[in-house]
Order: sequence, then structure tokens, then C-alpha cells
Amino acid sequence: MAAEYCKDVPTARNRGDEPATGVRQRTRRAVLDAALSLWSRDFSAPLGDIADRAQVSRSTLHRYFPDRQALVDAALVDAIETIERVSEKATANCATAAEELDALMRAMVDVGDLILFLFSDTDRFTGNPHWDSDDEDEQELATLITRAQQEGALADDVAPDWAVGCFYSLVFAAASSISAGTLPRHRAADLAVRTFLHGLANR
Amino acid sequence: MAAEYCKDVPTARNRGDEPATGVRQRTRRAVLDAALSLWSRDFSAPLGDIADRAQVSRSTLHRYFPDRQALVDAALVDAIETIERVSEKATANCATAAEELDALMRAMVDVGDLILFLFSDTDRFTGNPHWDSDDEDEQELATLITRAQQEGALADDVAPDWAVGCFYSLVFAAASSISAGTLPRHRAADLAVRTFLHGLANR
DNA sequence: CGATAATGACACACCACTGTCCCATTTTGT
DNA sequence: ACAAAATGGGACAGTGGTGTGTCATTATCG
Repeated sequence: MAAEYCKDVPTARNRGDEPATGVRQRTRRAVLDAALSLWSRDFSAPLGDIADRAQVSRSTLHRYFPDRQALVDAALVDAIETIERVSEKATANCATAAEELDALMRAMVDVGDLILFLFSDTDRFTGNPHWDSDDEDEQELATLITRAQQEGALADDVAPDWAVGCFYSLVFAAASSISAGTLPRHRAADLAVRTFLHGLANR
Repeated sequence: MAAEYCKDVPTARNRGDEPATGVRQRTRRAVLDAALSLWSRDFSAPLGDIADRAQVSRSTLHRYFPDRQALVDAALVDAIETIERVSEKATANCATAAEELDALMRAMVDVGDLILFLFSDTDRFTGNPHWDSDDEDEQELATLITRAQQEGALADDVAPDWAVGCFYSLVFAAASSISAGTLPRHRAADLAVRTFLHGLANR
């Protein structure tokens, strides 16, 4: 018999990248959300659990994402896209670098699950072709921090690498507090911003 | 035939809790260290990998820890014990609460792998009978923070819960930087302490 | 040296997750 | 109402981690 079998339905690659009309786009989104939601807490969560969370059969999940790796990749790019979109929107009209850091951190806290997914296990995506997109973001954050140092908002003698790691860690902490119900969202964001800006400010 | 079979050798429970002479104690330690080292980065690491890291056959590993859960429990209590011991030693002769926080954070950074193991996945040990021991530590840290607030070293309007989470997050960040080779140990510890104390200080 | 302790190397059976395939059923759009 | 699209629900084999057990070999200690 012939070589390629058209499986049963889509996979988004079986069709010529048409915008993925209504239904398909929605279930795809549901699966991605479920994956991000579960994998942000436990990356070893099986596909069956994700399908359940997405209220979809495992069959359907496999139709959209042939294997686990495909879903991982898709979740990765989706998370990065969302973060970039949210970040850009949040820092649209900021005067100073400090303001920008403030807004950026609050935006990150709002999508804390994605941060957890991306950074809770550093070498989870090493070697993934899509991971580069995020390196750019980190670089962008590093330059933003340098700018804040030049403006005097942050101390000069702080290693930018530390500032970046510190930034994400505090977002992480805030997101954890929120998801654990320890602190209300706005309060957690306030504290994270305050801790970051004061902690790295000039003495 | 009788009920219980003595397996092949120890398990530490088959014998009457004698101090576990030389060899046994050493291999047990090697396995625990391997488990903590691997699980601190990837909790789904299989027992075979741990046995390899400990330079021990999987058979031997199972002789010391009958099943995965037993090793998890043992690693948990061992990590907690180490942390408590190190903490106590570090904060032995501190005058102020701020000094104590400083020393405590540096001590935590030194055993960063254990912190990663314990806190990288919050609900990893929920329901574990041995997990309580650590709750006490967190409580102790909370009271220490309250004391620092009374002494004026930390701001009053900071929620103790946040301070605790923030404390561990910064330790986490420092440990990550060190293990990634981004920063030398002492530098990372300095920055973490500085960020914490300044970040939560009065304005 | 000799007895016991400790280990290594396998061979299994078991189970959960994965990926594939098929077919019946429901939903969507015309 | 009708055809195509989308889904659900299985059955199935492959795979990797786990736990148990046996036996031969090595290390340790009296």
C-alpha cells in the first residue's frame, strides 16, 4: 500500500495551514491551555491527564499533536508568544526604565503559570529550536536592566545576570503565592516589584 | 512456608537498627546523595540513573530502599536534617535578627541542591508524614522575620508569608546561578542577601 | 583462613504511558 | 437534509521504569 496515511483528520499539517476554522482553533487552544496548566506544576503529567483537563479524548489530542514532543514545542512557542504580546502591551508607554521594569514584572505575574512552565526546569528546553525566541527576551530584559542602572534606578555593581535571575525568581514567588492563595494577585505583584526595585537599588 | 522473606540482605529494617556499620552507612549515603543530586534537577529521574550516579547496582539500591517511595522519604528527612544542622550552626552566635537572616541565607545557598529538591515542586511532599519537620522550619523563619521587623531591619508592612517565599526564591536563584556557573558562590550569596535585606527594608 | 556480609549481574512479571489504527457517533456548514 | 469535518471510545503493541527474586562473586571481619 501507499506510504503516507492521512491518519483520520487534521494535525494542522495535513491541511494547508488555512487559518484553522473555529472549532479546530478552539480545541487546539483548550489542549494547549490544559498542557500549560498541568505542565507548569508537573512536567511529567501524562497526555491522558491533559486530554481530560481539556475535556477532549486522547485520540483528539493526538490528532492535533502527533506525539508528546509536538505538544511540548507548541506549548513552548505559545507561552513565549503570549508573554511577548503581554509584555509589549504592558510596557507600551513607559517613560523610565524603572517604570518599564515595574510594568513588565506585573505583566509577568499575571501570566505566572507560563513563567512556571518555562523556567521551573531550566534545561527542559535546552536544544529546542524554539527556545531561542526566549533567549532574545532575556537579552532584552538584560539591556532594560542596564538602562535602569544608567538612569540610577538600579545599582551599578549588580551583575545583570543576577538581576535577570532575580527578576524571574520574584515573579515565580509571586505566582506561587497567588496560586497557593496566600496573597491576592495585586498584593503579590506589589511586593514583588517593591522587593526587586528596592533590593537592587543604590544603597 | 513462612510469611516474611528476608530478601537477601539489609534494608536497615531487617536488622535491629544497629548503627549501620561502616560499609552500609557509606553506600546508604552515596545513594542518598545521588538521589538528592539528580532529583533536585529532575524528580522523574529513574532509580537506575540514581544507582549509576551512586556507583551501585540497582539491586543494592533496592536492598537499602525497598521501593521508590522509601527513597523519597529518606531523601526528604535527610535533606531536612542537613538543612537544620547547617542552619543551627550558621546562626549560632548572631546578635541581631538581621545578622541571623544574613547567615541563614548564606547557609541555605551553600546547600542549594537540597533547597531545589525540597521546594522546586511545592506539592511534591504534601501529605508526607516527614514534611511536617520542614513546616516547623518555615514557621521558625517566619518568627525570625517578625523579629527583624520589630528591630526595624525589615519593613512592617511586608507580609511575613511573602518574606518567607521571597527568602527561598532568592536562595533558589542564587543556587541556580551557582550551579549554572553564572556567578561564583560567594558573589551569588552576597547578592541574594543584599537583595533580600534591602528589598524588604524600610523605605 | 573461613564465615558472614555485601554486592553485582541477570531474568522476570507488572504496570503506566505512548503512539497507532479503526469504527461508530456527533457536530458543523452548505 | 446531506456530506464533510470533528470527535469519542476503544483495541493494540511497543516501551521504559519498577519491584522481586536467584545465584555467583567479592569484600569484610573475627
